Amino acid sequence: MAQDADDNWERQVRKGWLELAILASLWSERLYGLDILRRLEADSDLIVAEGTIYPILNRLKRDRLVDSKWVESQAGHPRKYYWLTAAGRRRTIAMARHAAGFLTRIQELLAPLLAEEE
Amino acid sequence: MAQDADDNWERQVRKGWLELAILASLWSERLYGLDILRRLEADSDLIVAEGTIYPILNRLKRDRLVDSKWVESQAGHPRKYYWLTAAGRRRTIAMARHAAGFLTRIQELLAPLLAEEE
DNA sequence: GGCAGATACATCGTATTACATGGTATGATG
DNA sequence: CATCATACCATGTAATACGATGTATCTGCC
Repeated sequence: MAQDADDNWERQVRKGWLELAILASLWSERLYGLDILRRLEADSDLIVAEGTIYPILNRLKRDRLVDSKWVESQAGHPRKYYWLTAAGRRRTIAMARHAAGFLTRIQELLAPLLAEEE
Repeated sequence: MAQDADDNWERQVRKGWLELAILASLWSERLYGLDILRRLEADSDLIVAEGTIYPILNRLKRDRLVDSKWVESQAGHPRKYYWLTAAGRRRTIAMARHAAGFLTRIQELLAPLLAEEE
């Protein structure tokens, strides 16, 4: 019960950030679905499920923030590569700015509390 | 439509953090419901609706992380004051640690992106 | 004493979300 | 052909924040 609550909290904290995390991971290169998951986990310790990322990618494409193309792979199985559109780059910057402000506020909120224990 | 998406994004970013924000605001003093809203807005620019905070406070009380007591006010209208229990303090620290780690990861993800523009 | 207004707490309904689960399609391997 | 791994996708569920609305209490005013 308490464990459930802990798990639930950790899940809730990540909600809403995945869209930005995915956009940010596409900032400097084209990637395909599963590759985005691996980058996020390797670079940022953000573990994302497959059932999570594809709906988000489809939503981003529907909103014209990313575009995609099927690419045949010599290692078998075609892959769908995604990249940011011009609108996507503008939006990513706007979201990042807003997010950075929010992060700072939360950190200030937590700072006195974390300073108390060592 | 684009404005809706922007508003929606900003809303989504905040989701899940309110529970921690409320606990953190009770770290050093007892407060009643509306007072918590005012503190969060004044100190952290976090605007929280009344319809949001009371369900969260009830949930926190149900989980024994906070306790509460009705107090008669000389300025009229009784108030329900909340404070952290021992379990609540432990949980707040655990959540703050976890959150701080997450914040750092997101900031690292956004750093190269934000550095590019000036 | 009655009545408006402010304060404070509470509840209900809705839209949105992440994610687990299961499924489909492709190509390599023996 | 059968099997296995890779990659993508669709459906259903539980949980969330929040707008709208309602209720109770006390003050101030005439």
